[in-house]
Amino acid sequence: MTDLGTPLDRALLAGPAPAVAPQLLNRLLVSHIGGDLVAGRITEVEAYTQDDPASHTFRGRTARNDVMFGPAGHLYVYLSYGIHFCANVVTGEVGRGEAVLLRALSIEAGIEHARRRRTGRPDRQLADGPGKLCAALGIDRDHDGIDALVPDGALTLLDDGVPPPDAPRVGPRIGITKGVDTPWRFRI
DNA sequence: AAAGAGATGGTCT
DNA sequence: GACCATCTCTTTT
Repeated sequence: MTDLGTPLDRALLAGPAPAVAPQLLNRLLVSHIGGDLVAGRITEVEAYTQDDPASHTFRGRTARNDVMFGPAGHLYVYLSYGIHFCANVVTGEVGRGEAVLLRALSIEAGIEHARRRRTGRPDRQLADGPGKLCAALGIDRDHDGIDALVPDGALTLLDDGVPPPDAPRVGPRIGITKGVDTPWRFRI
């Protein structure tokens, strides 16, 4: 059991992704994958909604994006560019097809395991990108669809008492070719 | 410090 | 068969 905090309330995540995204900043993502505990504080996120040309759900429901249409608080994990995994927290009402991409973490616990998974990287670069944070925490396609709001799960989103920032940095999203002007990227 | 290109595989047209 | 919600290494300023 982690004494790091309590799982986030599902109702908090049931709102629209652009409203939920800044609420995820400063929360902890805890991994128990492979028997090792690694915890990171979320420092950067991006929102994706169904009527958003940059979203995987823009063209409707498919086998890959099915999880995004399910309950808030589950994780949508996919393979990016054939190489890296990216992890999202599903938000909104069931059937809406939206989520928040986790873009960066600062490692707060279990850093030795993160270093082992990211050998040769300085600590600052262990989880400063969506593919890097999945590598540091051991996240892969096995974790697509899991509920991140149950205690003692493989991956859990926790509130440890640190509030989200009053005024996060806001700007356009990164690495996309459509919807490039929508300011749905939030960071500390 | 910035810019460019290759790696690599699943998903969708 | 094209297109990516990326990362890393190499080359150039």
